[in-house]
Amino acid sequence: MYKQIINIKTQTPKIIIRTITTTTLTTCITSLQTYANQTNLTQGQKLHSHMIINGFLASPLSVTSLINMYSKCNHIFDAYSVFNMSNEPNVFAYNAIIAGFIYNDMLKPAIRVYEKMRGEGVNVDRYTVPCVVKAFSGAGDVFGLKRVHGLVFKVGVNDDMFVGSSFVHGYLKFGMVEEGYKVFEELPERDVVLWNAMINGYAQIGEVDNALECLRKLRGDGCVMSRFTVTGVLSVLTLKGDVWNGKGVHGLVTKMGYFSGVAVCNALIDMYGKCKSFRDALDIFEVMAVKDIYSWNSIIGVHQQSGDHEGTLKLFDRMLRDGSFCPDLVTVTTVLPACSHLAALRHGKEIHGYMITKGLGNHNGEDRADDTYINNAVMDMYGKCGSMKEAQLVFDHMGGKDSASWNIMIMGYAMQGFGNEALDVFSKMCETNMIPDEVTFVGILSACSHSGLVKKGQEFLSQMKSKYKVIPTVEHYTCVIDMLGRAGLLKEAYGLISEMPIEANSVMWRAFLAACRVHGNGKLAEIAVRKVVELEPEHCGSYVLMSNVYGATGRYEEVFDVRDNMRQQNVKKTLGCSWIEFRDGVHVFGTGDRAHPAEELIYNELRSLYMTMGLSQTT
DNA sequence: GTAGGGTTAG
Repeated sequence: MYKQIINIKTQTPKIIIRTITTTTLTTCITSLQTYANQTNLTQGQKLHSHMIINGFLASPLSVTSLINMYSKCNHIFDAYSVFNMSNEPNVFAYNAIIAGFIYNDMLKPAIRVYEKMRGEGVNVDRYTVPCVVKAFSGAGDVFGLKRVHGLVFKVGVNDDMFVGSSFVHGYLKFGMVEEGYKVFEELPERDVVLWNAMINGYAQIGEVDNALECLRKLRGDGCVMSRFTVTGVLSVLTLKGDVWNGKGVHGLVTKMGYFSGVAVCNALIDMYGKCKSFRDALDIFEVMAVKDIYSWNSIIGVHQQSGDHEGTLKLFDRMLRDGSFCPDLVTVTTVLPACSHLAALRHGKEIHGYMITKGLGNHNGEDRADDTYINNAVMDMYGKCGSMKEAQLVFDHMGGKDSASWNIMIMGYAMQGFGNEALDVFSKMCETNMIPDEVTFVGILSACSHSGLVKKGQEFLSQMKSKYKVIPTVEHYTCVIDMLGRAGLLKEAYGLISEMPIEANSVMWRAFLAACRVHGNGKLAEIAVRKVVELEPEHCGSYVLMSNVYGATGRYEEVFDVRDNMRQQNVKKTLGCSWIEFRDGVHVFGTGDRAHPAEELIYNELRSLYMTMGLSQTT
């Protein structure tokens, strides 16, 4: 039928006017609905030009259909210009453009149009409400949501299932369980969508038991589960770490044929990943027929969670090379910590470069929490990779700094040994009225520790509570113990451990022990090492330390005792490991490891270094 | 002609 219409274009205008009838108009509209998907834009545009030529645009029906067609083809600006050109748009046109903006992830414009609609006195109906609710809840505007809810009773659409489920979803998203439940209770029936809104809503705010209770009731009601139910249930099981029932759902998914749903598979990948069943997650990813950006992001997340940072970077490269999916904010946030862990500066820089070209993390002027978060991750990466200059550049240029941004800079400078720079950042942080928190002081105290600023460090520790209202934790004391120990003030450090109001942990004793060994205090070292073993008997390093301490003071009998003890308790020494980023990738070396292809060259170089340093070779 | 419920990072 539409072929006939398109052929009209080649005929003369006179014939067209005679040919166009109401039937043709209806056909145009029907065809527009067919073309309202992302692949048929050209056909839709052809119809649009016909409608212009033949004066169809006066029809409110065509306006709505065109808006819908352009929206679903992701040409929202064309949809909006059709809307703007129409004369006094009716409720259909308003609903279509609001829905269009939401379809294209533009929530704020959707809200603006809705407000215009109210201002113009166009009546809101049961189609308008679910869209607007979605926009308000998506934009985090709880007051907007409540205003619409008031309106719903006035308009008399409070019994509508679409309206009701959108509010259930909206309220639960804000953690307003009572309000959500009230809407749920007052609805005339309970369909699968409503149940899903309850299950997913509870899942999102972590109310696992309520979500599972809804699942039971849904089945008790004789409702048939849908794909949406499956993803909701999977996210609950993921939260519970319940891989056993997760496997059950996996079986059900296969049986019901839901496996063809991308989101269902993505949720399965996520569930297996978070439950540490990495093999199962990888298997699903490989056999999935259709993948989307979630699938990639999820599988990258699986590698990141399994601690396989190299694998994470390799997958990111695969994603870039493959070209089917553009890494987005989530991808970058997942991959950057892998660079930080590996101190893989080159990869980190590449990702940062990619972000700049794609405008990720930079929505000029719009204060987005996501932008702050991602820029913090970039700064952290540069800091951990030792490039404070770059970290500082990102910091200077980013808008919307939060306390984490300041803390990352302080910690970055501290770790690289730039104590005074760290303290400068701290002063500026206080000048901008940003309130320092626990993390800030961990940074400040490590800065003092790494740069030997003993007096300053002691001052900060005493001012923390009185001046900044932050109560020192074991981490803060550990920094100070470390600081005193490095400066050789062993007695002061020991005194602080005895006097402080909290119990010392193994990390603290370990830091103290290291200082005792460096400064050659065997007596205090013995006290420390006993504490370390007492607090962490399962940690292999404790025994190694103990035998080293006894060895250093010449007490070889004790050394044998410790080694014997280790054998009896079946404690094995885990291998030390280091890595370096060089040209084509990250190279990992274990203790005594001879697996590297350039092993001979490396060990020759090592031997000559030992010679230069006047040391005998020990490895 | 217009509408509700889903999965990924921290």
